[in-house]
Amino acid sequence: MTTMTMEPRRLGRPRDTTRDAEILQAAREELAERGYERMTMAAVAARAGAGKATVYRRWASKAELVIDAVACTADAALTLEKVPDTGSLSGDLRALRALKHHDEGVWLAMAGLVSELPHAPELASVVHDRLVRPRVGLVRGLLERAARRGELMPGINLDLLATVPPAMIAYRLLVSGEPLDTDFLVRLSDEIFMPLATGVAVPQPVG
Amino acid sequence: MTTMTMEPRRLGRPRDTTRDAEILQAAREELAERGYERMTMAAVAARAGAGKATVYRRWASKAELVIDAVACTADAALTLEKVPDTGSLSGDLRALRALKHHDEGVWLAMAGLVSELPHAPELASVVHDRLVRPRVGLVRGLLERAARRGELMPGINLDLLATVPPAMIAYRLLVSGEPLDTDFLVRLSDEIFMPLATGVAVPQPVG
DNA sequence: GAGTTCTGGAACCGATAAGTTCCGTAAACG
DNA sequence: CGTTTACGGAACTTATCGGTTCCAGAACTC
Repeated sequence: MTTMTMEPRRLGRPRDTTRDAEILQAAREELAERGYERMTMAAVAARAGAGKATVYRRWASKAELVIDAVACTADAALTLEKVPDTGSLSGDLRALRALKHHDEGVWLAMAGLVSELPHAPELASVVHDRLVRPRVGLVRGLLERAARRGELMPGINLDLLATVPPAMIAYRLLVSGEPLDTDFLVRLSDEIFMPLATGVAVPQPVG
Repeated sequence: MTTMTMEPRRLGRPRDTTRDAEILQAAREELAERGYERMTMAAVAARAGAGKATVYRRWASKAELVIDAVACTADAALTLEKVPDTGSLSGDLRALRALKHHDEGVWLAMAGLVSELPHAPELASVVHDRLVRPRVGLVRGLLERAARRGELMPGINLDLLATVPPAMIAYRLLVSGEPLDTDFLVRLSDEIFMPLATGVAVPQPVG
């Protein structure tokens, strides 16, 4: 961090700091709708009801704006604390699903960034730290809860297992293009994740 | 298909049909290296040792060239027949891994297209039919082999299960950016896919 | 009020790339 | 041969977009 110098009360009209968040939000929306390359600074400014000059006074380039827009997504992020401890892994997953609808937009923004990641290391780093890792970490946190309860199959590797739900969700949204409906999320839990974590095959529903 | 009229032997120098495949191959390579938006027609032509006019005489636009380039990837695709029936699912997966190194480029091309899919339905359809479905279908074919041998847990849903390996591979290459090394592929088989398919937890390696 | 900085909006600049045209040459026809 | 079409290569047109600059007005300090 920089040294905490109190700003010496600049001259002239003060910058309207409320615009920052509105511009970042507009950037995220344009990003999710159009992707990095198709998103234009003019469209971001227009969506925020701002002029391009106002945007460029805050961020030096499109790349920096996008990096910041991604970096500031954290406020809306799910954290482990927000998922109640229901006493069982399957219960926790059900609780997580109930909160999950806040999350789809993040993966849509991901879709617009995937093609960019190999060519923009700094962006890749931010995406990884703020979008990917928190989601894998959340799953891992639930697994560790379950481990403390003794629900997990002994000797299982949590790192690989924790990537399974994010991978399945990303695949569905980015590659196969299908919606993230409840049916899919339930089956992801019941048929894939729970059996892997506990080593116990869940009885299949009778047709 | 169009009516099979024999071409009435056009006047002038005949078109060099060997250039078609070379241009498509150049397009695939540029696509994998740069992604859809960064790929330029000039670069494709140069890589194929051709002029832009030669490219545009064959394809009316960049979009059509890319669609065709993806559609013609099938020749190099793995098919179920190429994976020997080793008598067990885990053996088949080992055999598949031995062939797999032909396949990474396809997912890299995917990475360059992901951001484009929501805005180009025709491209999305071709990508789905030629890249995604064959790979899911291959896994599904191996599962059906295993089912005939009685290796599978009864009542399991093959459709969802068959998407797990493609999803994990896509996630690793597109999202997390890690390499598709042997260690990962082995653990994907042993710790994720086999337990899910057979319902039998594989003993973990002793540390 | 004078001076300064911010605001949205619009005009502007420069680069990049899709797509077209033209060149000189090569390869087919009659 | 002459005509026609394809070839690689380069010049060209056109449109878009990142980024800058200017404007008239607003909001602040002194």
